[in-house]
Amino acid sequence: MSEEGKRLAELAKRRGFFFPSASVYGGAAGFYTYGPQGASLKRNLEDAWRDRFVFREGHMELEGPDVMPEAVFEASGHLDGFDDMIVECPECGESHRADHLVEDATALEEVEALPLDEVQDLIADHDLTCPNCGTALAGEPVEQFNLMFATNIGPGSSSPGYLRPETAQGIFVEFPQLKEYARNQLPFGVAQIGKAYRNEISPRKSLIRVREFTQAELEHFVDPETDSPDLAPVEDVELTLYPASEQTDDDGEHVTMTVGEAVERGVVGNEWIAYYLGRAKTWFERIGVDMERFRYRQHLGGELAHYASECWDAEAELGGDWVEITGFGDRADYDLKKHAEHSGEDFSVFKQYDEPKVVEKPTVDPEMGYLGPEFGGTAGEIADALETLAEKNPQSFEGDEVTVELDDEAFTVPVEKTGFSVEEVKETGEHVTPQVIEPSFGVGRLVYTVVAHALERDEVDGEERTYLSLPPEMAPTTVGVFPLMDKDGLGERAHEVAADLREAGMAVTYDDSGAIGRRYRRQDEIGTPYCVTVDYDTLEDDTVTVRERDTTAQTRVPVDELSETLQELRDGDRSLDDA
RNA sequence: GCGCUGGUGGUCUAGUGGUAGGACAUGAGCUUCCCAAGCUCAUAGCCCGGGUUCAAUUCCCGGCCAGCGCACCA
Repeated sequence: MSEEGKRLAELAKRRGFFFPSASVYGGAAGFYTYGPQGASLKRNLEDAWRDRFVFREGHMELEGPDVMPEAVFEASGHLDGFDDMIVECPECGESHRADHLVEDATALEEVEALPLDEVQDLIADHDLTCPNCGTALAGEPVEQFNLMFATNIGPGSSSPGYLRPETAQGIFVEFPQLKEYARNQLPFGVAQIGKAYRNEISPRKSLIRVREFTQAELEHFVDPETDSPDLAPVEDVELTLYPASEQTDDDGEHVTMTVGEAVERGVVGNEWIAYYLGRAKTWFERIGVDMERFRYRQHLGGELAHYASECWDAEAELGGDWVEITGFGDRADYDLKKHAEHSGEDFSVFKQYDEPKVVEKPTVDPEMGYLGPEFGGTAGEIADALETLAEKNPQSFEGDEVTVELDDEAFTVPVEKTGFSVEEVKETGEHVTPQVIEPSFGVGRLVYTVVAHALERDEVDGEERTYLSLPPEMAPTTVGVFPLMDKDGLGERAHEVAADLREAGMAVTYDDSGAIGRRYRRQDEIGTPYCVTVDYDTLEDDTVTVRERDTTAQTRVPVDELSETLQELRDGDRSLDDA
């Protein structure tokens, strides 16, 4: 593990940010518990996310269930798509995607859709070998590995359910209801913060790859024809970009430009994605991501998910590696179309025109009294075929007779018996299946990044000091209150000060244990931005010392101005020098 | 999932075929008028299961967990 990773894991456990779950029973790989500091930091982060991506964007928030029925994931493609066929080499032990091996060696496609034993036979038939060591794979079992956790809904196994592998589907499946709440007006956005579950083969690197994690996802539904974002608020935001073209170039490097330039020069193709890259960059900065260790990386063609046309990741540098902390994707209309198809429900929005359009609409009204006796049982089908033909190819009705084909058989009908006519119809609008722009944040990875990027070391009075330079808004505790010594009534006075600050809504810790310096260091390690010390002068003139974490600078503040001063300091409306 | 390395108080670690020592942290007390000071005392540990042995934290096997590499990451 990197030096940073080790220090972080040690601090995170010792101070209560996060640690592996249920370790008294040996634990389970890929599950983490957020301790008191971590839970608080995570919640602050989620609140800041909500503030930025729900409230300030005017979007809606939703909370769906973690368990959903099988049909949802049949439609979304996760049942197949998250399902891998694995074959293991008996010699070297490497695991391989069985379907990929077969596809590479044959002209077959979509091998994934075949049953396991058939794939196993194909491996034997084509004498496929291990790509790693060349050992024959014939006869080796092909096993299914699904990344989704399966469960049963209710007693028995007749109603399979799955823990959702992404929160997004919980929004998509409710679209027909959500569009009502949006009064059928595009564009609108729906956000959700919640757990997602993936039974990863190999969880790694602390909070970075886990089996249960929190996502903060926004699904922004837009009409690609007419909607475009207002780029004005973000056009001057500077972005560090790593476009696909730079990644494939040997001398490729990060490029810096504003959102406006990125759109103008086509570096970011989708304006909505560009908008969110800008908004998110400012937000990442706000929550304490180090912008020297941050970039936006475009997905390469082969990396794109099956539904996506353009995708950018926000990446943070952690212990020497670049780690994805957020994805910005264009899911097009893929998900809504799939759910419409599988459920038979309406996943479109009716968009009314400014002015109704008058269009000429060819229609038929076949004379069944003629078709019936003439064609017998096929009459109904012929009538349907005439209707389809009238819509698609009205010219066919220009002669005396019209011919439709059904199962390679031609049926000819006199036009006068079809009731063909062209009517003027008023169309007031059209049905549109929205495109979806999806910024998807990994909350656990953000927590990890924020702590990693805040981890600092310096020297105070010749002693080494570790502290977390968290933004005050993110810090689990805003202020620590200490009596200089726990006697002569200082403790009592300090308790009063602490109680008043809590009453004012601040996150306060009280500590009277050990030397004052020790107490400062305790708070430093959990990133508490301010400490207040009650001393003998307090008893005389009702002022206290406020000490700032990063600089260790101190200033005296009257007790009756304390909560106001601290809140202004926290919100950045005042600096310690002014106070 | 495979391979390598490892697993000793809350944390970091020393050590051992006869059940363990330190440092830091924590708690109580003394001391101390602003940055991990000092003194006294206290709390607290050999990942789990099986085997070998009179005896296993130590050796062997299996498991679990962690880190790293590979694979995987629609």
